[in-house]
Amino acid sequence: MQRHLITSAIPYINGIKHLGNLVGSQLPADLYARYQRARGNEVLFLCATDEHGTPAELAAAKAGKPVAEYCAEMHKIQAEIAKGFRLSFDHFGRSSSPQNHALTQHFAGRLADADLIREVTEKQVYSNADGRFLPDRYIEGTCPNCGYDKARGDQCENCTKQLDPTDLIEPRSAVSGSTDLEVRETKHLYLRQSALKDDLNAWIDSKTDWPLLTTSIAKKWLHDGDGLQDRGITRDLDWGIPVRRGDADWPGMEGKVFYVWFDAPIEYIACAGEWSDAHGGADWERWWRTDKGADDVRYTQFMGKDNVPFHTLSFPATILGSGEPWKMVDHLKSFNYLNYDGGQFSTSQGRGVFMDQALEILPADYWRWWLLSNCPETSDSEFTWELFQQGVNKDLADVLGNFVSRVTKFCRSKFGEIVPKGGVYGDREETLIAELDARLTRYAQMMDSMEVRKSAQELRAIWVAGNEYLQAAAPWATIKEDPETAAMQIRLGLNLISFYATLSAPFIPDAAQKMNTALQIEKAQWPSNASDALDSLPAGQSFAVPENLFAKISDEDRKDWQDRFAGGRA
RNA sequence: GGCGCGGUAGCUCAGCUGGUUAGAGCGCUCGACUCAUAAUCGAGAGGUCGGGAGUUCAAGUCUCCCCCACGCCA
Repeated sequence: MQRHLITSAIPYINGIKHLGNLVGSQLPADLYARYQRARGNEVLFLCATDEHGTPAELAAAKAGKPVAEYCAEMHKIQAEIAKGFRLSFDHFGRSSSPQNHALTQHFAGRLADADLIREVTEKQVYSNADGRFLPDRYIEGTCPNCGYDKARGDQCENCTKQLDPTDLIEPRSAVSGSTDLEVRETKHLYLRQSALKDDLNAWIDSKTDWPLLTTSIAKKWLHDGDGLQDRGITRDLDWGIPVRRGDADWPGMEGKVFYVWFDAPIEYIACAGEWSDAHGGADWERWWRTDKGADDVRYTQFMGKDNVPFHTLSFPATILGSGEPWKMVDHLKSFNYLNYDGGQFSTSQGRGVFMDQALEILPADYWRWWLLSNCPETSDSEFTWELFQQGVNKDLADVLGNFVSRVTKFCRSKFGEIVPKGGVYGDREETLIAELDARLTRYAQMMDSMEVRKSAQELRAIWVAGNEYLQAAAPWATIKEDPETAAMQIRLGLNLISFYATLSAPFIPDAAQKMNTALQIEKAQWPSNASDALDSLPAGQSFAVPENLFAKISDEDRKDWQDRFAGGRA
């Protein structure tokens, strides 16, 4: 039995994510986790919310709530929606957890001990009215270049000129609008990533099976310009993990917190601790410490391409620098972007379909199937309502749903709701079994290697094979001359439904459950071969004709949704 | 401006280290069937692989130049 540690990039706390976010990490991660469990492997699948940083503070302020309260509420909402999409996390944690506080401080202490942290004094704008330092982009003012009055401290959006906050004319706080600003000196910690450049390079070179997208991004950051830069890992904020050196105070760093990008990936580890605490103290270190049983774990991360640098460089630098035997990622599966109707999905502009809205319209399986079978694997891909409608109607309703319908209903009318006895497999059945064996093997290969689209393609072909068989065998004609053979044919059809349920479950868990329930299958076993799988339903066992598994999306619905989601989010 | 990823049938996309008539699904046309969610099955039409030059016995697949779209960065 293999052991799989699987993590999805952790979604930021300040709102509900859109379908592009979903298909870029959580959904494919769930597909893989469900598949590995179905194969009988031991899986720990973790995800969490990423809760620290200025955007969370501002979102909380906008909602008129203390940031801790806001984050707790949003975490609950995101967890609820994840459940709605059937994301099967073993634990959905929080980067603000006590476990992550302790672990982040621990890592910082280890890095300091290894002389991989240096202190840097820099100048930063302080807002007296807000009582806080302001990140550059939260300072607004008039652009000295073009006169635009909403230029930000890092850049003018109007003329795109790169700015320093002190360049702005009449600078003001974007948080409160106050002009009572001053420049103060402040001290920050930098992680000396540059010192780890060779180690990181060697580590990445050892990953020959990573997607081109992943390694090319990592290499670029590693070698571009002056090479890998040291990175500030602290901020002057209230909301975050207080800077401490392990268990000890860090003189001169009082009142500061770690930068969100330092503590967020550490939450992957801390989350296992949260999982353990939530499950009666299960041993989590056997998943994360190679000196405590994790040496046989295969660790796979899923994320969008924008997260790749942090996962290939910053986080590994933290782990390597600690000098401790933490499990490092084995395979890193990254995704491109899903576009919405010719443009980008955008959280800030409310463009596209958001996870809560999607579930209001249709059940999870519809989205899971379409998003996974069209996921942006090798290049950006496109969501349009026409493509979505076509894909769902054809694959789910016409090919799979209708297959289940025609087999069960034909059986009910000719033999009753019982798996019919009699007849033996002939050439046509053997041919089908041979085809399904080949496809089953290929499907497993594709799923093992996380080739999501190709897996979906293969699964679809497996569904189609059932319709081809039925069309050729024509039990509705056979039964007139040879009822025994017709019984065998329809029994095979029923077995195919069970076969489909098992293979399809990682993609469409709810529909798979309905199929199994209809056939009175309690616990599905992953088929070792098609021959046995298609001979597994005991003749004489009763079943129930299920409701249609999938309704078609009508043109009216499609147009309706097209209009409804054309503008920004209400 | 620099860098990155792409530009393959009407649409969405496959095509590893160059090798017979360039593939899939959808859509479209025609035919078959009638058990089923007017579903299914079969057949067919559709591409000078963004443009140009080069390397090679042989290039969608390598090299160079150009054009276009998108993304990131300064």
